[in-house]
Amino acid sequence: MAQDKFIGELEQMVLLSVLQLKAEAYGTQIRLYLADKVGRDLSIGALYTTLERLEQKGLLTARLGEATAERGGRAKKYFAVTAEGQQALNRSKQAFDQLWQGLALKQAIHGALHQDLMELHP
Amino acid sequence: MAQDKFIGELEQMVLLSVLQLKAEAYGTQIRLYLADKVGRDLSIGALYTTLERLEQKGLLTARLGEATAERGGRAKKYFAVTAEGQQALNRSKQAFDQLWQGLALKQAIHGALHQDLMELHP
DNA sequence: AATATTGCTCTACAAAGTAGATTAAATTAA
DNA sequence: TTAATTTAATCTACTTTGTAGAGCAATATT
Repeated sequence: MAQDKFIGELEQMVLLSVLQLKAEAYGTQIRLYLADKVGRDLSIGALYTTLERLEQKGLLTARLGEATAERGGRAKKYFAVTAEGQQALNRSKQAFDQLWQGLALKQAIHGALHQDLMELHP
Repeated sequence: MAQDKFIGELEQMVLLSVLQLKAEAYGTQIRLYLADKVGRDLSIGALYTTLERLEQKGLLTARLGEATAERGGRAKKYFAVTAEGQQALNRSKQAFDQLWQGLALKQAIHGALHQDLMELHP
């Protein structure tokens, strides 16, 4: 690895989903969450390989759910973000916040202007 | 491609650098910019392959600098972000803003608390 | 036992990220 | 006027991330 400092774009999204889902962070929920929140439709394989790799890197931990749940089906695998995972996220966020500096506003203005123009010339 | 909706993490950074550098957006400057601003040290190859791919995807355009500049060395290749490129960036930003909702604050509080504790127990 | 349900594992491939030696084009020094 | 020097881009080969979906496992229901 070159930098060991930045993580992939999907990896970031998965980590954030796990944080958001807290106690309910397991495969199917994560998949639904990303689809609902940001329209990111992951295949089952795409999700689980990413989870697995995050675990290997020490950015996530996993534990199997209680074997005897009041429902059919296999046990859930719950994930949690480690301190390292949190740090990796923070670094990425800081970097992007920095890189967006001064651009977000322009974008907002541009958007607003565009809307105004559309109202004038629909 | 699965989604055609999200771009890579480095791709985002490079696009943002090009926006920030405006008229001075060419290889060496982009490389310096990312190193200075966010500590991302790219090898030459890493940068140029990314630029090339972004161009192929239509997210960047390139033009060769004037052949006769007042200096030694080869002509610069200047890059600019296309409308598509801007859109791709916006989509990514929206997604991450959404995913960070509610977490950034906690993080800030945690950070502040940590600092306070350090002041109490240095 | 057979079936339904839920959720994870596995295999294989495509796209993005990485490295650095090499080449190119111009300027300056010998 | 050829040999350094400088600046910057191309090329090749490889690693890591992202992607897909069929298949398997474990439990509950009939």
